[in-house]
Amino acid sequence: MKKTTLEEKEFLQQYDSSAFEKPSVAVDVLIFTIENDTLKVVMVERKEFPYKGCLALPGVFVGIDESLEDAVKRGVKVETGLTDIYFEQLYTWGEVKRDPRMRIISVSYMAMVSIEQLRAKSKNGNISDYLYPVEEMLKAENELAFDHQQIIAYARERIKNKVEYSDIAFNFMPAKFTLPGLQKVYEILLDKPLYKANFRKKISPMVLETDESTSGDAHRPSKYYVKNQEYRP
Amino acid sequence: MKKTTLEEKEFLQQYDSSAFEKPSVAVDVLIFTIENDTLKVVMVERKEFPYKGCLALPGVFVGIDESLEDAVKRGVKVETGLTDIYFEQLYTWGEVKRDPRMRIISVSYMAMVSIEQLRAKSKNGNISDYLYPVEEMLKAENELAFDHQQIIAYARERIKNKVEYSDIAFNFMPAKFTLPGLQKVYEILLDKPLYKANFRKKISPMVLETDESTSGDAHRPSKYYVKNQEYRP
DNA sequence: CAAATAGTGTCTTTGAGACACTATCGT
DNA sequence: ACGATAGTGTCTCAAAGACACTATTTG
Repeated sequence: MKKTTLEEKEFLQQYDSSAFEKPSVAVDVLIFTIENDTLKVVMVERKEFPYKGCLALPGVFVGIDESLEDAVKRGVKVETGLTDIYFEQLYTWGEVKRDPRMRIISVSYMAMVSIEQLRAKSKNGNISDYLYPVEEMLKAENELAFDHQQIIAYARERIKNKVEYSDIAFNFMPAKFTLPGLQKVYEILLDKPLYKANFRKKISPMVLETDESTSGDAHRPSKYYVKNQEYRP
Repeated sequence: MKKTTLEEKEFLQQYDSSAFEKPSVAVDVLIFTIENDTLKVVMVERKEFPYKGCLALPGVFVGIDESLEDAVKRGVKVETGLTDIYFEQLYTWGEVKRDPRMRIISVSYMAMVSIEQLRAKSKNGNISDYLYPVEEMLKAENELAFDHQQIIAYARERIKNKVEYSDIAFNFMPAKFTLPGLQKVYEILLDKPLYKANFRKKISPMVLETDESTSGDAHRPSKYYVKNQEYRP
């Protein structure tokens, strides 16, 4: 890793003399998106023991010279091809038996991305094949790998909370969007209907009107908006 | 750790054949209390390289057969003698160079405890010697070990936020307390003065009146209250 | 003009904030 | 009685919630 001084060496000898075995550290990533008015998460089917055939969150081991965030970026890139997407740390899971093979401590991260971005980058293989409805994944009868159901449940709650007081919902939107579209996303994330007028009052400082509108629909056109980058929650 | 099946063995050989070196995992604990109307945190002076002489958060390495929470309990017990105190996970710090000696990923936890509890258990050695004012620790000119100033700053923000919508403030209180006393704690945690009448309206569902009062003071006595265990935030 | 969705005006309810008042102790 | 702190009543104001109305498109 780096050059070693004398004092350091003492410590390292003392510590590394493997009186202890070290746990492994992985990052598990929950890549959320909204497809067909449904909140979905990227999952992969396990091909090996344990939980063979079960769905699991994508994860990677953290390299010795790699930060947690770099590991997340690597994982996201491998899974989706995307490079610059929003993510945040969720929670660190450290029960001893969470993986039956060996001791693995998992630092979980939530990523959020629009379905448009996700589709644009997934060249070979349809990304939709890896998208699973979150509410399905949370059903008790659905056996997921490891403690991943618990992790998804935790993330689902965090999303519900943060949508209320932050602007994370915008991560699910394309650059230009309509307010009815944005409202629908809020409703999906919060899992409850909202009043149009109240919703618009609340999010008005977060958005900027453009001069474009929808067209072709058999009803009044809807203005396109972009996110107001000035806005701070 | 456990008996190993054939399939597992393959995985373990593959993974453990130390193509990779593993990071170490530690938990760092922020033990908060309020002493003399000041928010304080338990810190220890480092006796060795690196950051020799600097203050550091107490931490322990996570054992291979020890959950993160068990490691926290062990750390808290060593540092304070206390066993059943409130704590919650804060954040996991994984920058590669955060410790110059070696790669250490630190899972930080916040613990909160009343000064009365802290004093009761600390038999040998005065616990006050390890209590440092949080606001002092956050001053730019104060050099703390590793990224511990950043961790404290993060925790300080989290406390400010959570005090508003949870009941964490009660962890700093003894079993019986007065409302003026509780208000003072809220004011310290939020770092701003509160209106008496409004404060009482807000916390009234969280507390239960007892039939005891303060006495001996040259002013109207104050009722003692206990926490309402029914209350859910 | 009918159906459908976009968009606005406004009344009600709720809770935070501010402040003034009353209550009860010791001296 | 007075100083000091405990405890309460109530007005104001801003935000959330509920609902009714108007606006603009296509067929």
